Amino acid sequence: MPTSIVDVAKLAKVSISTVSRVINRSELVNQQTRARVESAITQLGYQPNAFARGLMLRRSDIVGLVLPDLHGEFYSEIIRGANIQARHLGYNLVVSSARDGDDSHSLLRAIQQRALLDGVAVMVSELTDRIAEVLAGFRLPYVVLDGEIDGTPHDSVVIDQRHGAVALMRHLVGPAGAKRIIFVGGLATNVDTIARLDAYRQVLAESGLPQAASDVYHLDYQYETAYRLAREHVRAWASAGCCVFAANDEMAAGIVAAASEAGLNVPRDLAVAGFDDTRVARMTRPPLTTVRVPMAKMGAQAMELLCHRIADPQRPRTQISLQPELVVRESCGTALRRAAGQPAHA
Amino acid sequence: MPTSIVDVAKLAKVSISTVSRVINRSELVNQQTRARVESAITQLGYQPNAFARGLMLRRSDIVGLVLPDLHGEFYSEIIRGANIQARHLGYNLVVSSARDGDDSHSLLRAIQQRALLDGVAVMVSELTDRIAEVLAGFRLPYVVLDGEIDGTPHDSVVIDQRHGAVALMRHLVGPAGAKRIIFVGGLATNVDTIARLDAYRQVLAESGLPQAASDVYHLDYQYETAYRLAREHVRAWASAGCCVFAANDEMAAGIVAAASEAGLNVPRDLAVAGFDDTRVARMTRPPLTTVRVPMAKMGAQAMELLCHRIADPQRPRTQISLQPELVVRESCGTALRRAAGQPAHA
DNA sequence: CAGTTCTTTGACATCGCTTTCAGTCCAGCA
DNA sequence: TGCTGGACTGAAAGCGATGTCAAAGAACTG
Repeated sequence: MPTSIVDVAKLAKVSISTVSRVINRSELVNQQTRARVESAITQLGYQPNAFARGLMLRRSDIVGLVLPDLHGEFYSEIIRGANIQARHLGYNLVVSSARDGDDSHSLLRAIQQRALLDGVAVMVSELTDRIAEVLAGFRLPYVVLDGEIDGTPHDSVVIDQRHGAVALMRHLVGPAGAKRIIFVGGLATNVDTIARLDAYRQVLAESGLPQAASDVYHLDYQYETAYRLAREHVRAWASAGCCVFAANDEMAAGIVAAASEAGLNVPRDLAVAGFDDTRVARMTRPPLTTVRVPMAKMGAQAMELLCHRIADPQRPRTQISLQPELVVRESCGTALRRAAGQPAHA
Repeated sequence: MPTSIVDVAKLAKVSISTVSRVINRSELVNQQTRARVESAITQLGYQPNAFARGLMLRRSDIVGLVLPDLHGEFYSEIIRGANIQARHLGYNLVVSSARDGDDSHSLLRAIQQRALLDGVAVMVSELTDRIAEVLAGFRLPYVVLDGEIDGTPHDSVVIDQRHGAVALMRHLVGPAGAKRIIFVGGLATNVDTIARLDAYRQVLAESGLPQAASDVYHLDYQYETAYRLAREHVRAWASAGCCVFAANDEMAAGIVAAASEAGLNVPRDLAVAGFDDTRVARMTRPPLTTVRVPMAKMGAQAMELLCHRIADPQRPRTQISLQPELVVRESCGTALRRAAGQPAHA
């Protein structure tokens, strides 16, 4: 029913080859013929069939971005960065997210079967064997976001979590003068949590601070959960001179809220640090000291890498590492010296 | 290079028709032949070419969801609902968002040109002529989300914004006992803002409260902006016995923060209501009285409608209206009687 | 046993496009 | 006048699937 290239050809009284040439801006078409064809195209409102085109060209100019989930500014920033870069490179971007739970592997499988995409950037939160397995046999060009997956080396762009977390921890033990630090993370299998916890332990070790297994909590990255946890412990933490290092801003915000409600002053009585520098970090009172993760940039870099891979499937795998940045706000005190008993900020 | 149906046919020593039959689970294939073909398929790791398939079938089983932006829980909830429903109906969902600004129209145009999708659900925040124009000439089945676009009637699922806003306003003038209400909205062209402002005016009128043009502010739905605005006015508002109706939770949170910092007690000194019931509503202290918008449901309904449209392009246009729900928390007082000078909550 | 039906299979047209490859036409040149 | 080459154009061969139709053989009927 929709108009095809032959309709255009008939109307313009040329062959389909010529129409095709006009569409693909080939230079070998006479000026007048071209005009005739173009007018026929607009007259019929013709648009090439993408399936037929893709069948010949073996590409769709569409790339995908697969995320474990879409909740949170974190992801939308990645998408934004990726989107802009993808268009810049001549691709259209589509986003898909695994439903609840870990069925990213089935989503990836579906994508691979459909194979209408030229390539895909995938981000996984939990590294399951099934995902690794799917990826290992993947036919489509792909890059991995923020997940160092061992075994097969992938094209990937990762955030140097350790670096950022170490900087934050050093800020805590240094300027903020923590005597003991509580770590509140996500699931123990979560790749981000693993990296941040690692840095936590390293800095504790290097600065001779106590390491107790009971100082490490594994929650779910949610405000509410952290809030409830903190409500129970916050007074104890404060009187023990603790700082809290939450693995994301939302949990940090929950902890700050619990502390405030318990009549504690943040940061004077309890310093709390977050991670990610999402919008909540500025919405919390006091604003959170946190680590800014270059999310938009990560998305953009992923697209760039992906396009290179698409262009040359044989090129060697590349790893890009992005540096996060410590953002000092007020939730851990500004140049606070707790030992001296000074107030947090004037 | 990748294996095609002929490779499978050769290996299994059958014709391509038979392979096709096996793939499409046609019943007319002999048990043994089927087994042979299936083994050939797995042996070669064969996967049908989606372009060729789409070319014949004229469908891809993929539907799209176009959003004006992806920031905010608002959108991710829609996506979640749409995603689940789409899969349920046998479709895969891809999401795309307009970049910054209002180039949804160009995105739509691109989608229409590619036309690899079976249909698309579009949500627009600002109703520009260009978008209406693109939609008017749209070839793909589509539904419109949360935007009553006049002129051509569309399949659409809308939130009955007025209804929710009226309920909230009545709560403000009734139980919360507001004498004067400040409206803080988004841009004056924003469809949501228009509906909410409308309800605001209606309830003011019906309850004989003062309507001053200077009580209406048009911001940008951001926390920061609302915070800055509130910092200037909050004391004046409080002493005038105002309530604030913010058109989304984030702005409401900013206003609450400004009020708290000015030493005001919310809700005793100033009641603040939000809209949307996003996560921030519960993260604010005190938690926000707001209006819950069934976002996930909206996404799901959109998918359902879209699938019906795809199945039957001739069916009459349908309008689905979803009812939002008033959520009373503490930011406007619980059964507060300001006239009696009672404290907000014990 | 001939005729009919059912089951199973393969040949081939088709979808709408891109891309050789082989003209056709005409100008330029010997 | 005949030849060469350049500028355009068209015919036709795929791309990789689906689906139609006919044929081959088995099974069933009278």
